[in-house]
Amino acid sequence: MFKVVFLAGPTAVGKTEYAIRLAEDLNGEIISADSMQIYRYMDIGSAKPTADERRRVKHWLVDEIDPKSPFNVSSYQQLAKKYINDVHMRAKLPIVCGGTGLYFNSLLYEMDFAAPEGDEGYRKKLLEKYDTPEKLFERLRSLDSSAAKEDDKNNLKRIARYIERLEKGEARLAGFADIKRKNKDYEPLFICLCMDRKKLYERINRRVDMMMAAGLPDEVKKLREMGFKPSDIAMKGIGYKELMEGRPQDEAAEEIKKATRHYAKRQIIWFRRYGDDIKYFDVDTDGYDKVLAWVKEKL
RNA sequence: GCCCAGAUAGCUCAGUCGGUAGAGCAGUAGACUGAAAAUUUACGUGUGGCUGGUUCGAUUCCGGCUCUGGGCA
Repeated sequence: MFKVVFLAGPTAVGKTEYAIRLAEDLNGEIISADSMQIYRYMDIGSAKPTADERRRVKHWLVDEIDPKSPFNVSSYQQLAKKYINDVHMRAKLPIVCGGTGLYFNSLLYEMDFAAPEGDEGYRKKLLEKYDTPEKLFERLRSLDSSAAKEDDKNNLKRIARYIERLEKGEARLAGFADIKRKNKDYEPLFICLCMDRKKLYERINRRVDMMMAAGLPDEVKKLREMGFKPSDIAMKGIGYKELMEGRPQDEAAEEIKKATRHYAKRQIIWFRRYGDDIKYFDVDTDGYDKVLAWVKEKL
């Protein structure tokens, strides 16, 4: 069991900068927990650390996957665990930094992705067989009533996946009762950066304008020329999907701002679930020095 | 100056044959085990522009005023 810094927070709050400074001050390396920065060619829209920043501190899991190749939490978990161990073995401090909540879960908890891998064809057939949300939901209830939660009644994607797992042999779905079984490999120093909501939303709006000015439309154009289509999963990323649709730039920019604000809000809500396991720092009222001091104290 | 249309939730608008009003978006709170920047659940009271009149009762009908579009001069 060794110490690992986990640095979370909503998009645009300033995680990248804090992570880099921590890595410099504490002899660390950064393992990204970001589902978009992991893809190559998607630089501006995913707000990747700059080449200069990556020269200052070694980053893992940034720019590592081709947007064409399939990637998911399970793959992330494998790779991230490997890198965390590598960094630790070299006597450096692993700093996991990003905004993808599920990826954090895959490291913080004993999430087991062993058995049935997702089979899109299988799920498609389920959706044909149970062709209304009600029927699909009923099927899930008959297999595992505790898994059939009201919040998911119209969440076809998720219900289909749950049914798939149950039909393929899982007696009941893990993850409802025992998701809180903590991973014993690491002792997490879990930080969440926060900021006044209004300020964050304004920051997001400004950042989107900067991305547009920095050439996001061209980046998307290149991706299209490389053969990527709106249906590709990596192209569902905010900023990419809106521009892939080919709408006027100013209109797309507004949509991107809105989607990013919604995303930030979902992240904030996600991180709340960790309760007392997470230490909050307000970037405006606390600042970097308090974060550094807190980590030093815990190390 | 005249004519027409409009003025209702933060925004765009609907509706009420007269019984004080509801959608979408925005916003807020949640859910979350192979797409997760994904997917999904819940939450809607506002001086109905102002002011007179008719009426048991007006946001609704009538008059005046103000403002905003558009047209004519």
